[in-house]
Amino acid sequence: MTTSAPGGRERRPGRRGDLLDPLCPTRQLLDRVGTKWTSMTVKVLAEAAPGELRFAELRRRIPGISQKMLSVTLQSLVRDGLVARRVEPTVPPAVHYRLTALGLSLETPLAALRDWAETHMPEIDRNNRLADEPASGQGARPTES
Amino acid sequence: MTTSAPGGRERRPGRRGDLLDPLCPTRQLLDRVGTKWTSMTVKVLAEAAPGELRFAELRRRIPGISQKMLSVTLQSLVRDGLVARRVEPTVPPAVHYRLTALGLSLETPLAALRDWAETHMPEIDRNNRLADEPASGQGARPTES
DNA sequence: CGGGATCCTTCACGATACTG
DNA sequence: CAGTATCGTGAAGGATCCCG
Repeated sequence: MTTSAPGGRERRPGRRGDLLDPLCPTRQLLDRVGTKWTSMTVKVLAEAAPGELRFAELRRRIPGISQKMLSVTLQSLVRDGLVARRVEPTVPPAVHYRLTALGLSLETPLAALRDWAETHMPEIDRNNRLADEPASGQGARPTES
Repeated sequence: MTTSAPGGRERRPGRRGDLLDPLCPTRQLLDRVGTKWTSMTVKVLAEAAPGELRFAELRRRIPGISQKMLSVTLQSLVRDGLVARRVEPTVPPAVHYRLTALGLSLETPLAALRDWAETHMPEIDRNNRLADEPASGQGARPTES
């Protein structure tokens, strides 16, 4: 690591580029949640809660994730206090991860967003396809209000 | 534009790189919502709903956004059918934006996420500061469960 | 007024290789 | 097993200029 933490953007308020992105907590949260693997990781850990999952087990449950991104994502979550890391000092070390209470509380609004996504993303896909092919006649509008 | 739409990632399912990111609607949604200005734009439009806002008015209400990013963000939202665009063909053209019913329905889970952020981000910030300064004695742990 | 077209920088993410 | 280190790429996003 050169200057910043590996898993996040500017974690230091007061360094540089601070006035532009003031203090809006929503943006800070979306910077983490919007990260490609964060929400998936939280979801998988939430499904296993209150149990723990080991690194390899997490990898298996998150299809497509690389070991680097899993590592980076988990470090971010641990830094944020959303995930607790427990190392068993055995000969091949066994590391266990679980959601903290804070992490579990995030699962609720995240699940709401997931629910919305599964309900309405097909409609969004339809709208995008309509926008891509204006070749048809007319009168085919995306679902407006 | 070379190949893809300006405001979005791969909008075409079935092109390439499809097997890795299968069909998970949550990721698709977070790819949009996680985009820097999308959630803020939706929020501002939701506050004005069912009224409309013009381009310059939106810029004023979203501090720090560039006109390019506002343009790109709005185009994405319009493509998705979350925002409706109405052009008044006057001499200096007046363009009005408003949330569609779909966009308004997204506001609900988004507000839940905002609420969580405002409640818990201070704690996350605290946890990050604790992780940055291990210089203190001991016993100061982030708020675990 | 409401953008579009370009240029440029930064960063998220993937692939690969190495370690304790 | 559970990472860390390094390299390279594509895409987000800011700044600037121009246009109808």
